Amino acid sequence: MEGSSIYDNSHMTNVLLLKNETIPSTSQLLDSSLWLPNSSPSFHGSASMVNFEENKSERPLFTQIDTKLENFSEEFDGFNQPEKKRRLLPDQVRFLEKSFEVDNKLEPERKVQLAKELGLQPRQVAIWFQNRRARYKTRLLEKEYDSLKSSYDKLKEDCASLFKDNEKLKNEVHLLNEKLLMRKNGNPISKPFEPIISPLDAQSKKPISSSSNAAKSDVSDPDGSPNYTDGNDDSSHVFEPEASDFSQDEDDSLCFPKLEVECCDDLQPNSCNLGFPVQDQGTWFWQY
DNA sequence: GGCTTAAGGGGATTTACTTCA
DNA sequence: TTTGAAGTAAATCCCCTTAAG
Repeated sequence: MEGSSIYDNSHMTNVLLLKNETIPSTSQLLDSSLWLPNSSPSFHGSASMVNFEENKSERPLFTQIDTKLENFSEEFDGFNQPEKKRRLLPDQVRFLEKSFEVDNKLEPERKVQLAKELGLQPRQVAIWFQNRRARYKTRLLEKEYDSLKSSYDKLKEDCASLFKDNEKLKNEVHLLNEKLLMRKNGNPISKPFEPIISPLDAQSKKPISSSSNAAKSDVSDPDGSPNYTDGNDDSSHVFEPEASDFSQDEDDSLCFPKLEVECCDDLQPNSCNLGFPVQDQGTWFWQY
């Protein structure tokens, strides 16, 4: 069979043993035959990319190439068929994956040794690592996108909720202000005050914050009497309206983006940033 | 037909080596 | 003879693309 002929050599022995053995651990990989003990440190190229017959005499850079590597490359001359693309065997992929876990960058010596172990050309190993890095990066980006999207959705939810709360509070302030003016003008309140409650408010009648609770309790009191405690009319300073208090009312349409910006400056742990600094979230999964 | 993946090719960068003033 | 800058070639990377399985 044509396909089996490629791997039908002694170099596959170690690789095929993986079928019946457990995948070597990281340390085993590092300590085992993945590394060339006698390889020359001055080796800078791969057999598949360099024509050694031409270059050896001209460039001293390539004068110390391992002769075993040359023999190994020559073994492919007889049956290497570049026109046919073949998938790597599962065992080969498994071995490469393990090696990738150790280090996703490929040193020349390691490339040659891996090629030897797997019965592949060094160039094939290099290409596999390149493609593998690309796949890794793609998956990483997908993960990061999902994370950012969920954060964005949560932020959007929170901002919408805050916007509603803001509208509700403004409504309450407005009603209280009206009530206060009536008191100042000497017009007694003839009937219990009926605050205008939006459908949204009707759905959620729970307190928003401590400060809003104070205002809410004042308005939503069933008997309509304000909780000014001692009945001192001079307590009106509590709700003394100032022009600055309603500055946001003038540009309600700008309220949303304004909220968005400001809420990032003082985020609470339970808010949309999940308690992490904003600048840190973008790099959660980026360890590439 | 769509998906995965081996492989090709181009551009950028790094590194080792050579040449020359 | 030594030295540093400039030039060159090879290797490798990433990115995009193609095509086989």
